Amino acid sequence: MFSIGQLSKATGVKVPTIRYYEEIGLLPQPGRNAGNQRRYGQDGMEALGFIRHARDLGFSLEDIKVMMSIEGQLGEDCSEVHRIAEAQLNAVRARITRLERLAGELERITHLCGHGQGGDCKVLSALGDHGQCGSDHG
Amino acid sequence: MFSIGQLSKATGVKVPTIRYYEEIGLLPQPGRNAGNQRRYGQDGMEALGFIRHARDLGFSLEDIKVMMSIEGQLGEDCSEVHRIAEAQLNAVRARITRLERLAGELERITHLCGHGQGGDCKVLSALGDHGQCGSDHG
DNA sequence: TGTAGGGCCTCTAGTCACTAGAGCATCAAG
DNA sequence: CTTGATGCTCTAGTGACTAGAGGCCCTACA
Repeated sequence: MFSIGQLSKATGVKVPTIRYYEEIGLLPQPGRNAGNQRRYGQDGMEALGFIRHARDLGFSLEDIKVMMSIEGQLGEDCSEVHRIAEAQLNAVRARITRLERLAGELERITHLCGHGQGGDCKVLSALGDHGQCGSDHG
Repeated sequence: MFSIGQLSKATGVKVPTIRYYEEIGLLPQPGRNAGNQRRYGQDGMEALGFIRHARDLGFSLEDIKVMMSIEGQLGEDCSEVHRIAEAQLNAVRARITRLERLAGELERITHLCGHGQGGDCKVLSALGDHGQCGSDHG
C-alpha cells in the first residue's frame, strides 16, 4: 500500500497530476485510509506506469483512455490499439519532418546575424518576411 | 484599408485569433470605422505577418512580444533576438531528437502486433512496461 | 502525551494559444 | 429595402496540467 506521494516518487508523476488523472476518470478511484487519504496497490502502480509510458510516447489522454478500456477485456481486440499506435507513429513522423524544415530555417536565420553590433537586424527582417525563406515551412 | 476578415484571408490567421492577439497586446489596436469595425493598414498586415511567421517557426507569443518590442528601436540590439532564435533552434533540435526516439519505439511497438487476431495484445504490454523499450525515451 | 513538520485533503483559479458560441450590430449587394 | 455575410463583445471551453489557499492527518521525537 502506497500513499499518493510514494506513488508519485515511484513513477515520476507529480501528485496533483495523479489526482487529475483520477478526476477525469483515467485512473480508478483508489481506496482510502481512515483519515481519507488515498492508498494505492500494485494495480494502481501499474495503471499509472502505463499512462506515464504512453504519455512519454506522445499519446493523448483520450487515446490512453481508449487503450486502457481495451486492456483486460476478454479477447482484447488489438486492432483498435494498433490503429491508435500507428496514427501516433504517423503524427510523430509528420512532426519530425516539419521540425526539420523549421530547424533549417532557424539555422539560416541565426547565421544572418552579426551578434548585436548594431545596425539593422537581419534576423528580425528574416522573421518578418516569409518570402525570404528557403523552404516552404508552415 | 482591410477589414479583419480580409486581413485574415491575406495572412491565414483566423479572425478570433487576430482579436486575441490584439487583446493580449501583441498587435496594436487598429483604427475603427464609423460602425466600430476594425480597419487595418499595411503596418497591421506586416505585424501580423511577422507573428504568423514566428509562430510557424515555433516561437512562443512571449518571445514574439519581446522581438516585436525590440524591432523598431533605435540601433536595434540584435543580441537578444539572436539569443531567442538560437534558443529556439536548440529547442527544435532537441524536440527532433526526442521525437526520433519515439518514432523508433512506436515502430517497434506497432510491429509487435498481429492485427487483432485475438490473444493478448503485445502493443498493450509494451506500453505498460517501459523495461521492454529498446531506447531510453522520455 | 504533546507537538512540530511534513504530507495529504478539497477547491478554485491560472497557464498557453487558441476555439466556439450567444446575441446583437453593421455592411455590401441586389 | 431586404438579405446574408461579416463584424462586434462577452463568456466559456479545450488539453494537460500547475499553483495556491486553507485546512486535516500522520509520524517521529522529546
